[in-house]
Amino acid sequence: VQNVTGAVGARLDRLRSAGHKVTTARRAVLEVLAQTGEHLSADDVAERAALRRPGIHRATVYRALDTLCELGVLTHTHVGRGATTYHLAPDAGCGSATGHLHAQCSACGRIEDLPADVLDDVVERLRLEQGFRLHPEHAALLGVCRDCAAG
Amino acid sequence: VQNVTGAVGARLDRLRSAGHKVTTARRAVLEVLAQTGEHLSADDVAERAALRRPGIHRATVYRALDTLCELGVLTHTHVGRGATTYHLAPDAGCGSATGHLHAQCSACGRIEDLPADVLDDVVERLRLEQGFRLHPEHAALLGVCRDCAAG
DNA sequence: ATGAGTGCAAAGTGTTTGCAACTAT
DNA sequence: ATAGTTGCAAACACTTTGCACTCAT
Repeated sequence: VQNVTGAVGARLDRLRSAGHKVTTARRAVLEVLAQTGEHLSADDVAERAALRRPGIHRATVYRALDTLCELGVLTHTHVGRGATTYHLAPDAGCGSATGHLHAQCSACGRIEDLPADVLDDVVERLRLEQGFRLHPEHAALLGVCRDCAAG
Repeated sequence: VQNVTGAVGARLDRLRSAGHKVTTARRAVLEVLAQTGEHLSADDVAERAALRRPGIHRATVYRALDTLCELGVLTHTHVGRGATTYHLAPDAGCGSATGHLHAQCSACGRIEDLPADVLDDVVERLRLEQGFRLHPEHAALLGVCRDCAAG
């Protein structure tokens, strides 16, 4: 799939130009994330990356995710209960990934995407009233999803 | 301090009337939380409870916190990075604790209280648009606090 | 007396780290 | 050549659990 290749390539370039090495481990991690629409934990990524690059170590995946996040080509979201999830950063240059917020259902654990703008007013208010720079994508909100509320 | 005693007493009553036993461990946990204005992790609580009831075990504190949360006399908040924090539930009957949301600074780790109403509009919007019942107190938001942004 | 609660030790997640061997540049 | 990366094993922080014993009721 061309989109995927492009998204990965652009991000690998960014790695290289930041003075990092392009390794098969990092490539595998990026490919995994470029190919899924899901929210993957580091362990999920490790598992899938191992299909492409047998023998890849969990610690390596954690380190790769870390580096890629620092470079801004990936983002991570902390979810209340459970592991941090990773995705491609919604980088203008690379396309493919779209910005959004996350909400987790405390009942079933599923993570839902929310429109990117739902917290815009809150960001503004906190900035003005408390001088707090809110990063609303960085932590998942918690609640109960429609299905669990109904069921 | 009378407020503290009252808040603890009312909550112990609730334990009893729910068919649970009132133990020194549970009393100690409630006292610790009634006495502080801070956001305490289970370990913090355990440490302080040990001053009142030497020998109290961490696992017991975790279990006590769990039970008390289920009864609704305590609440807990998941913070992106680090341990869950606990506080007295802002129960009308007991006074003393006030409802509020939490935001954590990703730089210094400190947790700030936010006005309880900052997410009211968001709660409403998500309920209407996605059928998602948001519990905004249940997860801390992340961002950078005024001090860290300035410094 | 009896079942809920406790202490303990052990395991279970999710994540990080020190170090020696390796590899992309 | 050499600095950045990797694998491994071990440790880490936070939390849960199985079991025998104890205590509030």
